[in-house]
Amino acid sequence: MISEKVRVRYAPSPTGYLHIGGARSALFNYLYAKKYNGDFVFRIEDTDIERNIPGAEESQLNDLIWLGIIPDESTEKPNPLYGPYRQTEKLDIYKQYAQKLIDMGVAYECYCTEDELAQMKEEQLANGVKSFKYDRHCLNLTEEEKEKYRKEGRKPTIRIKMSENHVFKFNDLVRGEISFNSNDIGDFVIMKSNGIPTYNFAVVIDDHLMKITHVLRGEEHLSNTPKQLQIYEYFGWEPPKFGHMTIIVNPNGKKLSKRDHNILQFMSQYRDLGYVPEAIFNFLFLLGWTSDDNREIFTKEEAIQAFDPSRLSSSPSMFDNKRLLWTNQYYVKHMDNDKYFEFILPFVKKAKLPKSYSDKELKSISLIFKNEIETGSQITDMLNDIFVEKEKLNEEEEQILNSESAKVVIPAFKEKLSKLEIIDQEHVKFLFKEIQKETGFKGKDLYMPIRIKITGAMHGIEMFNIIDILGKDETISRL
RNA sequence: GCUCUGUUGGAGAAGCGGCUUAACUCAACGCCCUCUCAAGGCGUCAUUCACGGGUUCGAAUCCCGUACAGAGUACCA
Repeated sequence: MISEKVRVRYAPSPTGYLHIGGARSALFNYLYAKKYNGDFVFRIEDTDIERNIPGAEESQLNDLIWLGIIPDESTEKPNPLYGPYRQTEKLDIYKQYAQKLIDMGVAYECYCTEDELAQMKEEQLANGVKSFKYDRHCLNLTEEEKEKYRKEGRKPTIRIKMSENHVFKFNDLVRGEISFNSNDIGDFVIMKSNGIPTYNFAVVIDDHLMKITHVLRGEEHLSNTPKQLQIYEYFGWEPPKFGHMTIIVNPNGKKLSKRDHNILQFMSQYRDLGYVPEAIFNFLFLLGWTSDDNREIFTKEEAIQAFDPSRLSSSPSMFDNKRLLWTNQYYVKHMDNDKYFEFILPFVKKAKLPKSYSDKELKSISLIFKNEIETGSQITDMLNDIFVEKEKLNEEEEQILNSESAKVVIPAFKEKLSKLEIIDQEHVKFLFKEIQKETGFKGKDLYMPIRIKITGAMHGIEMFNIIDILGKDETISRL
């Protein structure tokens, strides 16, 4: 057999923006494709027309690209051999394949209504049947019976007929051998009454038509796999290799849900807060995957090189925000300065600057914070802490301002500063030394009163830098 | 309930039958540096791998049970 080109996909439903779980799925599929010189396909599974939201598809794609996960084929960059890339655009294709299954006698029209189905479920439950399976009420309907239902205005769904006592076995890329018995699975719907395929049917058709070779997806799809394998089997198609990744859980041990507000869910939120895409890439990469050589920091290329799906964890991973912060801080700290400026300047400009600074000044201000911040937006807050004068001091701060040293040190500093020609780190530093020599106050006694007087707080970046940023006039006006 | 999948420290985890008195990273804590906050440096943090049996000369590692957790059980994906 000729070795096929690896083709993988990320196939979100456009019911929301790109979130952490989706990004991680996409990431691992992307890595797999690139590792084996394959193609990464972006396709849209929009069969749930009620829940689709406008803009979701676009943002999914853009955020993916922002992360550096760049599709080889997508809704924007289709390959005519494999399109369309939106399921709603190929409805008649699914219809044809569903009809084929009916003709083969392995699928059938079902005229049961949702209410009837719900009632059936209830009855089974009451009779002690714990797991609900469709009772095949419509399996052998005659043409007359169907006609009668149709006259009542019923629109049929199409259900697939599961084989009897058949074991579906497959070798999961991350979990090893897994098997399911077909008896545990009821005849499920493949075409809804509105003529739109269900997920389990559409993926199979799409993956086959798009020649997808490997599917890395969330654990929640594990129990869908036998359903899909049944369809592959009926068509006589070779299924792709599946790998089921563990889900990501929140600190309470529950699967991350889009409604979970304790954790930021969407890539756009992280971008707005000043997270670096490479850092998120790296963080996501190590969430449920580890290298065999203890490395923690990977460039995209290194990740592609190192990736091996069999090292994917099979137990759930908890999303640890502190770890993400650390990773982001690492990336900020290690950026080269030009890239750093590009990244940080928008956040600097968001601060309430007391005067207008030249680009050069803004850059030197930014640099002061390079080792200080975890995320971009933190620089805005830190600058505002300096610029926006605090109206009320706490007791301890008042005390320091009323201390013996304060009474000596502050006037001395003010006087010397007003005479100083050049305000830069070196000169201001020297000035502090002089005061120390003349007044005898040093360390805390020297710096704290001035710090509190200027910034209204006991904490912050180095004094020299604060004065440098504020400038001579502004500093003196605060003394 | 049923089906499937898991369970190593606060978190991510390594470990794949003897090299493990359980690596590495984050967090936390302590010390150093220091005007403070960070950053940086140094150090501390599981005698034990959910529990109970078994296999073996030897088990965190293999097998079986139990407990717990998660996912699925839709005309959602």
